[in-house]
Amino acid sequence: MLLKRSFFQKSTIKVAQNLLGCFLVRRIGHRILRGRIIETEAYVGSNDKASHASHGLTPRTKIMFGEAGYFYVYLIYGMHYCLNVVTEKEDYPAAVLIRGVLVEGKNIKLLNGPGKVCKYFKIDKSLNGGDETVGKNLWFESSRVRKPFKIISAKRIGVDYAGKWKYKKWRFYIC
DNA sequence: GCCAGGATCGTC
DNA sequence: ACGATCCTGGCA
Repeated sequence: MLLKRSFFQKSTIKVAQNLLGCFLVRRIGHRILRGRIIETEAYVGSNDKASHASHGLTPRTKIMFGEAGYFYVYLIYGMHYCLNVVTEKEDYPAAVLIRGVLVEGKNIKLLNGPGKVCKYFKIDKSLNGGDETVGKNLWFESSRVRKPFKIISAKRIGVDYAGKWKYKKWRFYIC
């Protein structure tokens, strides 16, 4: 089932954990891509030095300050896109980064890393600011099964510049 | 306008 | 361990 806006209007840590096991679904014309989310990261508030929102409200980050359930897509290192979904209440900048997806099927594909996820699902800036709850081009679906897995917490990747915030164990993954 | 640096990845 | 490659934010 398509995830509703209320799914994202919660603490970012919880949303990051709850997204594990859910499906990321992409439609390109009549073609459907689907994979199970296995790794996420939480970016929480403008005090979080690891978050783009730590620079305050800028043209780039204004989506993070908006309503939950919207996509935040940005280009990093001039070559890779990263997919996030906005969380919590309006005016509180927070989002969950989709770091890892497992594509099940004839030959299983492991997309370990946000850049690989976006490459496989053909996600670029044209999807930035899109509404997840519309469920048209890109959306999430609940897993329908109960959580048979254990959630592991770990330090976030690539944020060693973030002072004490680099130690926050806001990366979550399942095996 | 200019410039440093980045929520990464593949290759060396 | 390093380079690719371009957008962003900060400063002038």
